[in-house]
Amino acid sequence: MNIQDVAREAGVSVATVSRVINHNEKVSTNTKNKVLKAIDKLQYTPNLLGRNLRKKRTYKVLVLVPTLSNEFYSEIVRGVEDVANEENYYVMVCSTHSNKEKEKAYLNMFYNHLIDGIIFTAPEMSGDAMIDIANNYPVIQCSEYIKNTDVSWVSIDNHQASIDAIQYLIDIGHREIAIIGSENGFVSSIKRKQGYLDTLKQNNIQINNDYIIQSDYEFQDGIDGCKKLLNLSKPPTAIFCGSDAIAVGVIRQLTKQGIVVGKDISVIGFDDTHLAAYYNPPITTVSQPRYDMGKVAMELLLRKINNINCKNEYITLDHKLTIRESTLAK
Amino acid sequence: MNIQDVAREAGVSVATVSRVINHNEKVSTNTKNKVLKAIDKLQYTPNLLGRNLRKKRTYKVLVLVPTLSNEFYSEIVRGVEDVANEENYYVMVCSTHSNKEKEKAYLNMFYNHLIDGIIFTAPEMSGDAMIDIANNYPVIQCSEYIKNTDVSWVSIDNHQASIDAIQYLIDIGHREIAIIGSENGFVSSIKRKQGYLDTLKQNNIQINNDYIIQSDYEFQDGIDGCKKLLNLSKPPTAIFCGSDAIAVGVIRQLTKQGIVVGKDISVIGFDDTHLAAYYNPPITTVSQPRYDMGKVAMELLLRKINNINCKNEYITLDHKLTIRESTLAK
DNA sequence: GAATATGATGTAATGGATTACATTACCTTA
DNA sequence: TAAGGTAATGTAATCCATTACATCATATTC
Repeated sequence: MNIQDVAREAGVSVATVSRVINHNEKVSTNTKNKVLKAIDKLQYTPNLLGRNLRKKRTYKVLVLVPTLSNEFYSEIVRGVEDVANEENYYVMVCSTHSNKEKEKAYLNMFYNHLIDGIIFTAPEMSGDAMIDIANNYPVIQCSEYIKNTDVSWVSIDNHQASIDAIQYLIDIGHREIAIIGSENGFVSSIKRKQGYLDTLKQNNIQINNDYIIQSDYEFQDGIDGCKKLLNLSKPPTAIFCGSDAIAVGVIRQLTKQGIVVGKDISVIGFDDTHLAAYYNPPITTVSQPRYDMGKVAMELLLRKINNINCKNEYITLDHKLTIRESTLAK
Repeated sequence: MNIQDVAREAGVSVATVSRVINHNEKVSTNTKNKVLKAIDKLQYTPNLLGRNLRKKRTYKVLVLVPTLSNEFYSEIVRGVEDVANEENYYVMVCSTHSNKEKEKAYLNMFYNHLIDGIIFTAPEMSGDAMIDIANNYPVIQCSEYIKNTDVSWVSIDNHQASIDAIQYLIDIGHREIAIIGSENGFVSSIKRKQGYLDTLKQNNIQINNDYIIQSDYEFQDGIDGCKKLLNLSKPPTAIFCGSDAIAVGVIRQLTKQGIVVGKDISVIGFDDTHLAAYYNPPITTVSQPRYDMGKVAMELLLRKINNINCKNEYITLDHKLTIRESTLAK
């Protein structure tokens, strides 16, 4: 059942039916009613494959996330969806599993005309590859982005966020402060490490390289990192973690070894997921405006889709330190 | 740049190019090479909108989840993806936010020829609506399903899983056992409640309606439910929760009130997400074979897609009780 | 060597919608 | 009333790939 059938039923041409469906051009009330009646009678719904082929638009965008099971990304997606639905766009969420090859495979959707744009939340490709894609297709980076690459992004000021967290730890009396989750390939981790270093220097605290643990952002990284720190002759009194998951791993390990978090030691997470709020003890963390980041990213993407030559934008949204029970004055 | 251009470049007809791309029919080696060379030179990738329109297939399936931020669903999706990719299908994950209207909106993708099938992980619609959809389009239910509805599903035996959990609690010495997360609309909750009731009866334990807390599967439900239970004149000594999130809420609340989980009281969760493994204390929980559920669901769906009249199947996979520190002998 | 089968390739219809352009009917205006 | 404008609608091209059917050349069989 197609537009022809509707045209026949209504006794008009397909062009007229199309005009009614897309309610853009003038159609007399009488004809319009005939068409609407036919559509209703036949329970017609347009085949969007036909429409999309002709319009060279798919009204679909892809959001690439490293993993679906992290609330951090799902909130970004919610923001994207809310803007997208407003404009009749479908949102496809796909996971790269932090795998370069998988990410690359999804780029085929551009070449195959299956999507109109992509929002990357944690791009794996090289800067050159990103620039190349961005030159040919509408893309936006959201949260993580590739450094020194002139492709639109939406994020927070990770450097300042780190400064805020470390300064807070110093203010409540800590001087032996460790950081877990630095230099894992994400810009965020590099900027946070820099903020950590800058704040210690600012406060005349000697930098101890044993306190700087390079790792990913997962639970197990927290456990492993924590073990390393506890094996030091002089373990830190505070640990700043690159994600809430790391913080959870850290606290789990500390508790296992009989160390009371929020009393013997302070721990700070990052992202403010439910995990942080409901953990035992609740975790002090840096809140990111994830929903808004998603919204803004989709707005930028829509602009790019509608005019591919529009200029790149770099947008920084506000973060905030949310203090809970995992940190306490020494 | 399209198939015409390739045909021109290679000096053959579009039919031949199509044959080479789809490598099904016989093409001479010589011609094939000419075409492949042209494809390579022009960097041609087929426009799948054209192909899909002609083939009346989209090679896309939708997985509808209530929320993206639950690892339970993301593991199912991983199983679906692994099977789907094998067969060159794209997987779209979309969240209904447990909203009937949103779910309904996604059904339009069938009418609009944008997808070939749907896997529901927590259907919101009525049984009649589900039957109607299933009669016209390929759909599978995975994990949650609508009761008394003859539409294929993949799940675990929730009744038996509940029996296993409760019997374990009784075996380690508990008799005052509460359940949080019953009758929230999901079949799973109803079956688990029944398993709970049956096991108590089986062990000659009087049923106390105050111990049965109806709720959703979220963190806050655990907190609220726990508060109710603690207000009773005789609070339970063990709590069986419908999800790990509930268990987390419960443990958080117990800890807040100074009750030591695993010593003063036992708590069991459901699903075996990372949450359970990494929580403080680690949570005893019922493991579901989420990844396999996803795989099987996609296999069933592919069968339906390839032959719409194939019969419905109801597949039960094995669960298992994973014992951790949140439960201890009384 | 004629008849037939087979392999390789081309031509044109097809899927379903949008839309440039054409046509018709009617209305204004000088 | 002729010329020109406009509103409403239709015709046919178009988007891109697949595929039924047609054609031709070569191989096989009797």
